[in-house]
Amino acid sequence: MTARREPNPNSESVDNYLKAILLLGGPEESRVASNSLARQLRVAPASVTNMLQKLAASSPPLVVYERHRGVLLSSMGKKRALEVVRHHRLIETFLYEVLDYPIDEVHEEAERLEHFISERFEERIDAKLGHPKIDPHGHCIPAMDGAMPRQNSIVLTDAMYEGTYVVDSVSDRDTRTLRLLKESGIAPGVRLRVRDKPSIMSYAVSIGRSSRILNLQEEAASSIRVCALRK
Amino acid sequence: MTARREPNPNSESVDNYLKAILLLGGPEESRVASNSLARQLRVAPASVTNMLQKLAASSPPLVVYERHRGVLLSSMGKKRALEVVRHHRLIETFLYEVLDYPIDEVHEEAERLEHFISERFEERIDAKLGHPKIDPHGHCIPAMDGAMPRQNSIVLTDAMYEGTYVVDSVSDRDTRTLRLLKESGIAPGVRLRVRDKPSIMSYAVSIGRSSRILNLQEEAASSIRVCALRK
DNA sequence: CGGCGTATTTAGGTTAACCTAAATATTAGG
DNA sequence: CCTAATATTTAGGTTAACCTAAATACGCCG
Repeated sequence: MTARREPNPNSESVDNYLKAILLLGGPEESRVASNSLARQLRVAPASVTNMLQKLAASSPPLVVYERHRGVLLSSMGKKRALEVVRHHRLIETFLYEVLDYPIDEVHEEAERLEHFISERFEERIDAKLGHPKIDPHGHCIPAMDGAMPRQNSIVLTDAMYEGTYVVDSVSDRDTRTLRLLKESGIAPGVRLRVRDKPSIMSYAVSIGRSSRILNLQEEAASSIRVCALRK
Repeated sequence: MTARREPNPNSESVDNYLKAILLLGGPEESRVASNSLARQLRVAPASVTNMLQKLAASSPPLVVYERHRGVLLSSMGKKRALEVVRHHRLIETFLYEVLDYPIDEVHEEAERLEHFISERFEERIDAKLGHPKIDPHGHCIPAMDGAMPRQNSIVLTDAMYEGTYVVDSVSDRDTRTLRLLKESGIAPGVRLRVRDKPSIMSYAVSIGRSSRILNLQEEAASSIRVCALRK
């Protein structure tokens, strides 16, 4: 008779897989390939296959998975993924607003803590912050029931035409880029005028009311989402 | 050529062993037996032996260990253990003071989070709380350099004689006891008069200025530390 | 001082999450 | 429609932290 401790379905690793599937599936929640998961999670493709088989076999299943055809979140998986995203974004907001973290340090800390806070902790920081709807990067915070308003912003690199936009959000993936954007004064809510596209990898913009022209590299531009300013 | 990821010496498990050795070694930092570690950590004795061998073999060694003769913390091990205790107690204070946790819920949350917060997080909550010296249970918070004042309180069950005391601290190990003490109004700083010892397992005390007599069971009394009130 | 009970260690096994290398399935181009 | 490139899976191995059962050391008591 083997002791058989209940396998822990709430592990950090499982959370990260679910979060990655949510992210890569995009708003249409399309199938996600093992390969892109492997890249996202910096893990060997074989490890992904293994984990997906486990997630699909658990009860209740956390993903829907057919070999060679990619993976989808089940309703349970989606629920958990959104919970983790909610944790992440609440923690980021908390670190920024209450603990005065610099904007470029909140992501890393939240990435660790998101897996370990209790429901009570979540509820308390949510209350303390006045039930915020967006985090300091401009990303919306899923409601407790998982509801999340549809996103109508576009990535700056897709804003082909010259024109005026408002920054909706910035990606929190890369600390260096985040620091650059902070120094340039680019943050959610800031007005951004696209002036020119001097080269294939570069975008000329001006920020706020300033007439100074700033050259954004592909890397930076692709981490900014904007909404067209209808005037 | 095996990939050989650097073995992680900062794991949750290692932290817990170090913390347990610190606790069980007491103020004299005496040798700790595998068996008592096993009981404290709710783990099989064989697992303890294994871990101690690993901790002693790591570089720098975290413990000093000779088989059959118990274990001591090395200076590195003690440093880390105190760091974890500092984390734990700062987090408890933070949950209590800033997030309005009920006193009996802070321990469990701190027990999880203590392993995962960064130096920055530690520094920020410490600052936010005004560099507190004691946590909400009355336990002192080790300084950043590990310094911790010597404890001169005694356990209530050792306060043989009738007399007046001031509550120094309460143990946070058992949630139920903690709730009981809260309801009785027993908290650090409260005056406590020992009236009588009606039976081997029971202590009659009165609390604050009240003349009402309360009967504390062994369980509760042993979780209270007091200082004699010199008058 | 020798034996016995307890404490401790050794030996061998499990599980989760990763890995590499080899096998196989899918898809896209000629 | 077949093949080559790519994506995915299978097979087999590693590590950390646990486990049980069996062997061994310690220390106390008669």
